[in-house]
Amino acid sequence: MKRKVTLKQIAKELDVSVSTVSKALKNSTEISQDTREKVQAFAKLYNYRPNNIAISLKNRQSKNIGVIIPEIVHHFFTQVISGIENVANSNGYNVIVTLSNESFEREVVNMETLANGSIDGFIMSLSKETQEKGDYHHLREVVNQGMPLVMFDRIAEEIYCDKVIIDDAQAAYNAVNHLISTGCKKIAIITTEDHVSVGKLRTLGYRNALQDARIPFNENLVVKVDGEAACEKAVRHLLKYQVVDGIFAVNELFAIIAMREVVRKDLKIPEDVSVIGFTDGILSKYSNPPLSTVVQHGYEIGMMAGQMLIDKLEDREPEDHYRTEVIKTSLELRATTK
Amino acid sequence: MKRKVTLKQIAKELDVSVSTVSKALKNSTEISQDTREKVQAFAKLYNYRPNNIAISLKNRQSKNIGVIIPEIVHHFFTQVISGIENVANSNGYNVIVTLSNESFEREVVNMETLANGSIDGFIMSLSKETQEKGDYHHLREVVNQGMPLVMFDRIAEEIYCDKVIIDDAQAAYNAVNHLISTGCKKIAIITTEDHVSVGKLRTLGYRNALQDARIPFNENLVVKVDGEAACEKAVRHLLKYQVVDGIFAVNELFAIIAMREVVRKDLKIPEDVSVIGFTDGILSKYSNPPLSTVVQHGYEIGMMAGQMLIDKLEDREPEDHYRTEVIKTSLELRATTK
DNA sequence: AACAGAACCGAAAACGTTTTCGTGTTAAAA
DNA sequence: TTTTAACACGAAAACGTTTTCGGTTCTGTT
Repeated sequence: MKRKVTLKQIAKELDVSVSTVSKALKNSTEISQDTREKVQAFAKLYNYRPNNIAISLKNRQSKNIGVIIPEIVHHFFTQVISGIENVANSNGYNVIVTLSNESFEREVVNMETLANGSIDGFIMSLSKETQEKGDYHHLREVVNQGMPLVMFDRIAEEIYCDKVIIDDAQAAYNAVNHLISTGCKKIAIITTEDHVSVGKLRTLGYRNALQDARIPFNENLVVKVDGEAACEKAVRHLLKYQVVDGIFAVNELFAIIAMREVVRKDLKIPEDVSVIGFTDGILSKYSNPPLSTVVQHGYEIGMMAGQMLIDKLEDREPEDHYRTEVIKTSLELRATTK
Repeated sequence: MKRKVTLKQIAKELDVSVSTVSKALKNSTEISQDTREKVQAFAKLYNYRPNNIAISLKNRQSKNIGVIIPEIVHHFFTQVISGIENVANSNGYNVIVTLSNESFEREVVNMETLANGSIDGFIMSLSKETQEKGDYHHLREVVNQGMPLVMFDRIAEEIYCDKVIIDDAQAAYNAVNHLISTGCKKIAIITTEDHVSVGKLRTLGYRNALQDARIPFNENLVVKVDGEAACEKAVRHLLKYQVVDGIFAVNELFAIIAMREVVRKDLKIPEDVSVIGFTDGILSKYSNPPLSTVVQHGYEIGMMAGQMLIDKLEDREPEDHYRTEVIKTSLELRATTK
């Protein structure tokens, strides 16, 4: 197990100074052609690679981007990561991913351990718990230290930083509107509790669409749940006591579960009930029938977030000026709508 | 944007030396109670956090683990990452994830950029392209440098390092055997091209199961495909010209696609055709009907890989001794089998 | 009063780079 | 032959830590 060769060792072997070696490897004209070749040949032979850590310390930058997400086992987040990875790598940055597992505590710890030199900037989406608590001191601390931060999807309005979001309300509006335009009159929404920012916004879009179509809002058609089991139960209850001809779900899992209950009641999709989900994941694509859905373009969100962060890091953007980019969603109509 | 406060600055402010500050913060008895309190109070006030990079340089270790996977948008890999994250974090390590995107080139580049101080050890699964080429020089280089490497799932036999795999052949054997025991006689397998190591092994298990049950092997029931479109086409062709009462697919996507074709031919699942997939992903769980599948326990694989690496890093394992751990698979029987 | 030992603190080296500045040598110009 | 400038290289500082070693000062013991 031979340790990695360093400048010092090369210098010693070739009987020159460390500075000379460093310069020679960078092809500095300060060094004679002769020595340059000698050094480079030697370096190549011994497979010299500069130590990133040392360079980081010297340059006071790590060329790393820290990403904190609530859960990785989510198609949307993995898409975002892919997008970030893409622009990061093509700009010479690495990506460090850590998970908060929807826990405030872990989110704080992860931020703190990363924020001490390991990374140059953050990209993150808040954990559920953080959104419930509304405690953003760790974010404030980071931005106060002058570390660029880009938030996406689950953001905190009151933090001054760059943000990438989707037009949640508008997207929901469009989805529900499509249901209406295909003849649905009794449209239910399956959403999360209000503390999740995106759930709230999507519910708003739902109401607006109804209102604009002069369809009376019916409290009984709004089901708020926070998990798979709860969702199943609630939908079953809904279908038992209400007549429904359209369902809009704020994520794809809720949509799939709802579909299951619908067919269980021997209702036909989309003839009797239309369904639209949110987030174009793998489930939507391969469900039976394939689910019509609002697609969030996670990859684009990731690219945008990555680009915004890098722009800040490379001083292409003034550091005291923050943007909020809205990535357009689209409707992918498949077989669960008429 | 106030820069982070350093030991030097604290020392200057309090008119003591850097060494004193360092020791005081570590509660060294070498320093008087008085000074300790003073320093610690000051540090707390100014929110001092040691610079990780500097510590890394000093200690010649980064407390980072590098993970390279082919694709993140895969339930199996995300599970593995979660497992790695878990043991890594509870041992004080961070995880740096990079993607090869199934490309040899990117795999090599990622390894090289990480291997220079940024991380203390690798956990990886080979890209398709790397397996096709059979070029493992980058792996050799890394292990020659004395950097611990743990491979999982898609491994290279000939590299000496720790490995975590599943009993691919055995798992396939069990799955096919279950089909046989429930009365299936004409069992097809949908698999990948042979260069993907796991595909090959699973095909082997399929053959063995048939053989042990004295069911003649039929070349026409083996379909090798390498993508979604190809899969769909091949299965359609299969169902058109062959009588099939059981399907074993080497991943869940192939299974789902096969199911789609089966119902399209108005065959009932599982009455007419039983189906078993591989990898217990989200698709299997929520498909209609829910797919019986071989579950790979990705989370456990990740934990095991992480633990093995950390054991090496903390010198709990001799560095010249390599293990290959086999994680048991299990059959999750849902609604696509009798 | 002299000395041992404890208590407290600082200087300096080290980790592996990059970069500025200075210095000695050589070749060209006067 | 002397002056100048180009050329080639090295010393040293810096990034922010940790740790060893040594040096004061003070306390307590003979």
